[in-house]
Amino acid sequence: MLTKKQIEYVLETMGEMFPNAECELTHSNPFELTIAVVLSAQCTDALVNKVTPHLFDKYKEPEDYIQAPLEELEQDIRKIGLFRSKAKNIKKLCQSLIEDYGGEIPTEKSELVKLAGVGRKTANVVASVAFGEPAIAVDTHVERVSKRLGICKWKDSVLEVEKTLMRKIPMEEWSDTHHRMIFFGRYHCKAQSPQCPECPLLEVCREGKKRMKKRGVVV
DNA sequence: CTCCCGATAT
DNA sequence: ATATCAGGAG
Repeated sequence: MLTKKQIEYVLETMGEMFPNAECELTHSNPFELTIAVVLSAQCTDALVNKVTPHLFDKYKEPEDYIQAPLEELEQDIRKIGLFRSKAKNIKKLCQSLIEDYGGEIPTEKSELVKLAGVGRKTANVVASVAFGEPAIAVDTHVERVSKRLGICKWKDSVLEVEKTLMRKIPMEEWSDTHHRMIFFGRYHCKAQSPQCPECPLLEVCREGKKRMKKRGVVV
């Protein structure tokens, strides 16, 4: 496991690698962001961004999603995959926005998770990106990077990863850390082909050193 | 734990 | 051609 000092170094290095890391989902208000994050479940942000320009042009308010026939909404988001469940969730989500939240996205995580299609990860993204709340959304990238580096244990659940990160990282750095780890995971420490040989974190990375050894490279 | 599903990397 | 990617609901 990495020490606090090592984690500091890791975050600093990621910051140097990706100084402009931020949410990559196209959106112009909390409502659009929420829809985009719901769509992004089990799907890349890049793909979501291909669908949302048309979607946000056509559906401005919760009412617009409610009024559209389900089949039409499904077709509008079909490229995303899992489109039937997501279309249903979005309709439900908009319904409760109107009924329970005055048509606005709630700012509290505890309220966000009550919305259809919004789980812990999505709630954290919305709270953090839309409302500036300190949060670390543990998506697949954050989880993979944390585990490969040795910030947490391999068998930790997503929730345990989140708790560990919150424990080991000062709160004012949660938001930046979250985005840096996502960029690091998405563009460098990739799921299929991690760029270990060129990684500036190789010397502190548990998994990286193991992979190098496997290939007979001395690090 | 299984189902939901299309896009993209290999 | 097919393995892998990417969260939440039931």
